[in-house]
Amino acid sequence: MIIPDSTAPARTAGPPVTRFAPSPTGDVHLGNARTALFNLLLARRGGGRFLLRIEDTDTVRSRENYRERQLEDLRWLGLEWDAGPGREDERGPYRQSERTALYERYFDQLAAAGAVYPCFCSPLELEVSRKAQLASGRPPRYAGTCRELSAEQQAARRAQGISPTLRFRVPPGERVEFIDLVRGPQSALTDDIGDFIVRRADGAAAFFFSNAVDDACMGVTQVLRGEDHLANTPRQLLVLRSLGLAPPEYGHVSLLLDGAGAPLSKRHGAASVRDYRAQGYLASAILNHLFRLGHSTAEHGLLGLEEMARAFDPAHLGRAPAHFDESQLRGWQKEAVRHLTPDEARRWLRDVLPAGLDERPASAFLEAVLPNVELPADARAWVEVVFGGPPELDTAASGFIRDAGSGYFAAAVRGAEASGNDLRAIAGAIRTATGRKGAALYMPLRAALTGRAEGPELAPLLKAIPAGQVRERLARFA
RNA sequence: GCUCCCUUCGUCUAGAGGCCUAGGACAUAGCCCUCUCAAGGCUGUAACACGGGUUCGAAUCCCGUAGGGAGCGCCA
Repeated sequence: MIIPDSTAPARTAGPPVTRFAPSPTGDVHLGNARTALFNLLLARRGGGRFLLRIEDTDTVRSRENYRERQLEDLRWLGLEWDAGPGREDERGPYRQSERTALYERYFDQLAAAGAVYPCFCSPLELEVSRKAQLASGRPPRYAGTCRELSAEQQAARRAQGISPTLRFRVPPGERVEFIDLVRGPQSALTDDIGDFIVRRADGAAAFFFSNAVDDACMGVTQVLRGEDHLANTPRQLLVLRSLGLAPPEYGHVSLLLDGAGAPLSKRHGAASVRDYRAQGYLASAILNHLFRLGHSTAEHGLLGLEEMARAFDPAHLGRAPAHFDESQLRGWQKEAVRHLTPDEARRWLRDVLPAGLDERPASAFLEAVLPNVELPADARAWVEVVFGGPPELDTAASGFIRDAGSGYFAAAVRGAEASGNDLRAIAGAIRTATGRKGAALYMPLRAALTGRAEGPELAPLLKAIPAGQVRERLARFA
């Protein structure tokens, strides 16, 4: 028997409904963020809705504070959901821990159809069985111990106080087929799938079940998710079919790898959105990099969410795993910093700007320095140079100053006193006194003012340095 | 172990049998611009994992090999 192509029906006629469904067991990492982004984009480009659903059925691992952190990270990225936590609607609630009544109804329905059966096997028994199968070179699958238990046998086990799990009875000898949004036609044999648990002993719904049921009940039309779900999709299709629910279209994007080729999701710490945020990376830099990871587009510059939505094309999702590349991220970061408005820049750097700095000097500073800043740490160094005392000279700077001589700086001081912080005036005074031009004219100035041989353009930099400081820095070499 | 997925420049990718002398972006190198750095402009280096087929013709189709990944959980 063949399960009809799940992509054909009229369900796809309306606007798309997509979702991101994290479980609150850790911080959002780059792989998750990309999945969320793709789903949001898919919805937006079709004028549809993007849902956020919290998959917190595992009460042991789920943590309230992770949930809050995840919401915060998503919001920080700008990935706002149309419905979900804090934005409930008639399809909710959007936390699986609050959907148990709904699950119960569907469990009953499955039971009535004979599609599930109680399983009394203990975790230990199951593990032993798995190991034995593996050892003898067979795939580890549920042995079917409780599959054909009689009512009496079931009653006996219950009498022993064993609370059973609920297993889905996978029909033998079928081929499950579906069309993957990114990988094309897929098929699997049900004989390769063991009976799986849809309800745990504690009564909680298991992933294969709750995830699929919720997608169907929430009207989700397309699911873009990690490739790790590809091989399990047939189970969800089976569950949905037994329930008479329409499955969404599934598309499986490849996993994100780190530079060493290891899956990002298996790493800890460094790959989380929070960490990059803490380092000072901008949301738009991260988004733009993720947008191109495993996805190709003709658009080249820094894109906003709207533009990404227009340019997003699921047909251009790659099948091969993509490597997250820090140097690419830095490239986007550079772009993102250049696109910052003055207000955004000030907010971005509020922790490194001197406390209580007025708006005018702050603007002057940012205008001068921002083109040379990638991360807040870079700006911090320039804060020192601009607002600190006379800077220490590095060797290159000392060389320029020695070469210029005291007459040069005497002229510079005169120029500064006459004009304030005007580069043209200062340079003019020096030129008149020394006849210097080009690098010979400007580099000693830069060296005396900043202590180094490279940095932002001098004219705006001069405007940013307090006037008294300019004279003082020049005068010490006169 | 079994099943499934994947493999084009350093990285992300375009490519659906002739348009490929394999294109673009980022990174990188050189030059120009320039007070330096950055930006910008120009130019360059750089890839179809391997082996067999099929075909007049293959990056594109088939088979195999190698390598990577996933799934087979009372995790999601």
